[in-house]
Amino acid sequence: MPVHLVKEVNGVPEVQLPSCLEEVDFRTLQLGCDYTNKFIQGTVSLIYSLTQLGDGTTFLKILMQEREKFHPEISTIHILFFGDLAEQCAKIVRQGVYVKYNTVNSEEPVCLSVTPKYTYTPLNQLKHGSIVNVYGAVKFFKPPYQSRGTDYCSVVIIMDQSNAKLTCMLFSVNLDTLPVIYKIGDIVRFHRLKIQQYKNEIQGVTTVGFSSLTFEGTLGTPVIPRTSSKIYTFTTDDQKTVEALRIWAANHISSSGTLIKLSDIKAMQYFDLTCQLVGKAEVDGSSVLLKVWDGTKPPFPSWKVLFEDSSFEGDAGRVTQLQNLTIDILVYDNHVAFAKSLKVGSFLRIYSLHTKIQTVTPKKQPNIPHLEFHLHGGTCYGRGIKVLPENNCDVEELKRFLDSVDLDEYQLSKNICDLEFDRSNSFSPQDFVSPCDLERCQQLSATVLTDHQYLETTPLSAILKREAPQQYRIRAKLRNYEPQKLYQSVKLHCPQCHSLQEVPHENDTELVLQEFATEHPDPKLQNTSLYNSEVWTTQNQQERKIVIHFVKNDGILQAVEDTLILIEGGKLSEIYQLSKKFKGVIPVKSSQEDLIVLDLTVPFLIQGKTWHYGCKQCSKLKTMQNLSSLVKEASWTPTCIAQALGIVPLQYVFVMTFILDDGTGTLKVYLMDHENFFQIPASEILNSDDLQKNMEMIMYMLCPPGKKIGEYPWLECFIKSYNIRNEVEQEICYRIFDTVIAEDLI
DNA sequence: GATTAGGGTTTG
Repeated sequence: MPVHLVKEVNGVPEVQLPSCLEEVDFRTLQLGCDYTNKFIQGTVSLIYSLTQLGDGTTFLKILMQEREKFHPEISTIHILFFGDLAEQCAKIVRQGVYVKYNTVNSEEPVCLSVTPKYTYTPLNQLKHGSIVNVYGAVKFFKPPYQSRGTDYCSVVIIMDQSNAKLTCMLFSVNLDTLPVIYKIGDIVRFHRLKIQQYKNEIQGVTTVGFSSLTFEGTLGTPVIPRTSSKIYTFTTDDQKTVEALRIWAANHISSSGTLIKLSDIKAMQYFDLTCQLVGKAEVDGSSVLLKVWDGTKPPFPSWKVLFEDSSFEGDAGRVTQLQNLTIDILVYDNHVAFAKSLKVGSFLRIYSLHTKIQTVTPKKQPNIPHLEFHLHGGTCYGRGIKVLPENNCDVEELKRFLDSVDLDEYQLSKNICDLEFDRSNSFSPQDFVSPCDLERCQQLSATVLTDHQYLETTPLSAILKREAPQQYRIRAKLRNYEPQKLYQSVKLHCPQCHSLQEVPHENDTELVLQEFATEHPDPKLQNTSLYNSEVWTTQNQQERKIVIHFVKNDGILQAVEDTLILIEGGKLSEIYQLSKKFKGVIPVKSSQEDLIVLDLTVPFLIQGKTWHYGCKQCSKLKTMQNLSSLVKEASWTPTCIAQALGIVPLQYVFVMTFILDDGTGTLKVYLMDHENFFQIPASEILNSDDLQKNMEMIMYMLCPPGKKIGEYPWLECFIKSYNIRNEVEQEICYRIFDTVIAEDLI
């Protein structure tokens, strides 16, 4: 027998190697030497196909890589097998197999192939050009999808205890060989991953013989590998590695916010939904409708997508039974084919599902907000669908939950069960008032008091008769409010002189910036102890010059995201782009002594999406070198920056008037709120569609159009009365305070 | 044998 297979368990051969054998390392091998009774060991990194030489002798060539622990550099040798030995070795030797090989010059050479013993490289020690085995916790993944080439593709980013990240590009003609990842935090083991360089970073790529195991990342669940491979090694060491990674991932990889129940969704967002498919229908060539549920009721009814009855697949009775709990998802483009193949009743996870609230509905349909659900085309953000197996721990939990749902609770009325399953009726007003909604409207307040709960409720009629100043607790309904266009309610308020002003329009800001852009930056004011400066010249724009001053922290430049920059001559769009990358941007201009802020009609600081303005009347401007007082703490908060620059910052506030009615009388009440009342920061709403939609939704709940005032929710509020004296007369005004919108409405 | 894609900019 020329070939001898020795099984090895946890590094100990079951058959003892002959004691006469002596190990030699690769680099001591020399031509012409006798290596009888010597052996080498290493990992098979490549196997060529078994072929025949011209004389008919069978021939096998393999590439063997020395164990890295002995030599930091990788050294490989070719090993050539002939005849029977070649044939037998071809059967035994697999890539990644760890081989002890009794070297040449023996009449009956012995190839001792032991069961694979894999070494795993920590992710911070990967070397460009090597083929490695790695473990990692999934930080991001794209479920496998058909690439434009010949293969399926899955992008997986993993991390391990070294805190290093590795982006892996996994390709395979066979879907089964790609890792079966269900969610962030899952643990993967990759064998034979090639490490290569791309854009100054290393990445892992599948190579011949790639294989993977995936484990549930949830602590305490059984460690069972998900794999299509019938043969794989899994030792107690592997078990320990997975368990250690689970603990690490639980503390270092956040998956919160992605897995959300339908009852928790907020207007306009992306999330991963675990659900059961109740029905599906082809809508048109580029989209498929999926009707799904997760046992919870969304805060607003789902839109109802129209489709041909003939294209519907599912149990119509079941759909009717669950109609208040199911949502309609439109699935587009590259996801369509897979969506069509889904079986009704199966459990799905839909990644990066987009929901948005629509308050404007098509003609002839009641103007009632509803939620749209889209799975857009493409694979950005891991968009896609995966079928979860019945034994998946999340599915098991979902099944238990679905079984426990009391469907009667969600029925509109007894009559609804008698209604025909009518899909042509896209909206019906009853859909939107379930008994529990009504109850809530009638019993509870849509607002919550944050203090003074000892006060008793005073009727509005009584308040109207009294002198100011006073404080009252009231219970009333919102009959009307102004402005109706909510963005018009955002103003700038000076806490010092109490003036209110409009938020400058973008176009005006752009004009002011353009005016200053024509001024010349002073080279004398560049590169000081406070900042390093760079001059950029724009192309094709009459060589416009932009100077960026990077503020240092104690003489040292910080990471981009921690750095405050000063900009001379930037356009609005450029400042906007820079504000996304840097900690903050201050538009400045050169003056005689130092850089100074521009006119206060433009923001003195842009941080992310928030534009900070200063009060023209109250500010006493100081120059940029005054920022050096903040440098040591690097406390680039708007308040600190404003203070250092002598600016009194303006506060963004919602200013609205509410007409409140409690049946005894009506009262005009002002709301001036920074972020407490709506739990939405006034400073961010102008730059956020999501927040605007959220606020629209809240106002819709408080003052639902098309309903009688009896159906409006009650608001419990604190108000204070105060006197306003103008030239002619004295007037009593009222203002809401210490009141917030109830959390379940937000 | 190379290609595929290479997260971060989602939107019917």
